[in-house]
Amino acid sequence: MATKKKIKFDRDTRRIQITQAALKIIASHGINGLTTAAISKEVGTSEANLYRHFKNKEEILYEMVKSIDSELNKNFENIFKTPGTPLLNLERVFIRHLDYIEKNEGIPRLIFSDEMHIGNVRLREMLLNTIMSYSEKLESLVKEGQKIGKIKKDISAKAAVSMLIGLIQASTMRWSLSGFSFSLVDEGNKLWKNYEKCIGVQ
Amino acid sequence: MATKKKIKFDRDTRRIQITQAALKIIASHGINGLTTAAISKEVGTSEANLYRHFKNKEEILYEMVKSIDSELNKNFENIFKTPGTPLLNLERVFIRHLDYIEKNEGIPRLIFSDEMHIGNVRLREMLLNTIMSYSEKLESLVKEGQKIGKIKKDISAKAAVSMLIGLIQASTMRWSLSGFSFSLVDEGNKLWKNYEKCIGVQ
DNA sequence: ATATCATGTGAGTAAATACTAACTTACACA
DNA sequence: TGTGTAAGTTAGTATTTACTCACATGATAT
Repeated sequence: MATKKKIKFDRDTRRIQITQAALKIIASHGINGLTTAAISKEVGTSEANLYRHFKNKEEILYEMVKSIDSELNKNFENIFKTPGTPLLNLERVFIRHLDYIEKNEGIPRLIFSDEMHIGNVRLREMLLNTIMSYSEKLESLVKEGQKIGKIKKDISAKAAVSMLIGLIQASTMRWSLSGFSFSLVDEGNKLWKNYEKCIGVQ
Repeated sequence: MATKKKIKFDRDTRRIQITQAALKIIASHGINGLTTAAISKEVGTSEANLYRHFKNKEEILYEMVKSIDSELNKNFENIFKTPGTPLLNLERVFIRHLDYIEKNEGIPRLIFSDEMHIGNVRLREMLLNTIMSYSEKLESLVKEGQKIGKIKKDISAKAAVSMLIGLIQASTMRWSLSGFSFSLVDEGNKLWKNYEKCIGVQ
């Protein structure tokens, strides 16, 4: 009787497997469905083994936020690989952001979850930080647009960015409540045209 | 030894006490802190007694959403008690909405919670419904403003409303992540001025 | 006064949860 | 080939959770 030899994965591999499994679980069962039992089952290992790679459950969430942060930054940087005006670049960020969410339904659930907003100061501050620094990047795009006279100068860059991020959040909310029943990116394209008319110089 | 006689409350009173206690708990301890133990303690009764007035915990959430719905509608209707232009009325709804959230920190936590988005179709649809019908009311205000030439005609009313609700959501998110450290209404007043410049006819 | 019924309670339960202890196995390298 | 160690497992545990049951009591109408 040939008993199957089980391969072992190294720490880094397992950590990635675990966070990816976690995101998948949140997408389908919400943050409440994110139990150590569910994660280990999804990864195909034992609960106890999770603790070989993460100190506790909180560390898993922490790692997830870190990866979201780096993904958003990557998205932002990629935009400059092809030339474009500030307004075009802003549009690209907006659409890419929606595309990223659409492909990772767990993200909005994680972002809005209790775990991020209550109790755990470290997680909360990390997320706030991510959002703030992302906003600043968008603000610099808006200011560029204002400088070259393509975006209205009499509105504050901060407000313009709040409106854009607000559009993302409002769409995502309806998208989630509707059971992911429409395409976020399609919705975003329609919204962008209107947003552009609002902040653009006529 | 005079043993205190405990008064009994009728069903309606208790249901209100319970939902209000629940909202208070969510505000301070998040939706995860909303346990039957916590609610009964806050109300000053036994856990078992909760079940005399509500079928289960889900029914409590259901009642809370109902009350949010009616509060939003009340806010909206009150706006017309003093005369005003469509644009002024839109501003009033916006600020009142923020004021309502600011006074009820539990609401955003409830709205964004797993309980509203996952599993329970009845709750999810109810909330979606609330948001949709609220949006439609705002849309009618925008359309009025467009008709009398105070709001740009070349942007869709739907998009204008998405932007406004988005502003509420984005501000609320930062407000929550910052530990409720600034005034939502103050923030709203600043944002409104910019929003007005965006959608208004110059 | 007393019967009736809604309101209230203490004690409990089964299920789920994050995490641990003690033991085992694959693998890298001397 | 043997050894140290990181990775893996099984079988737990203490706690928390929503909810129930049998019993108790206050209000109300006759």
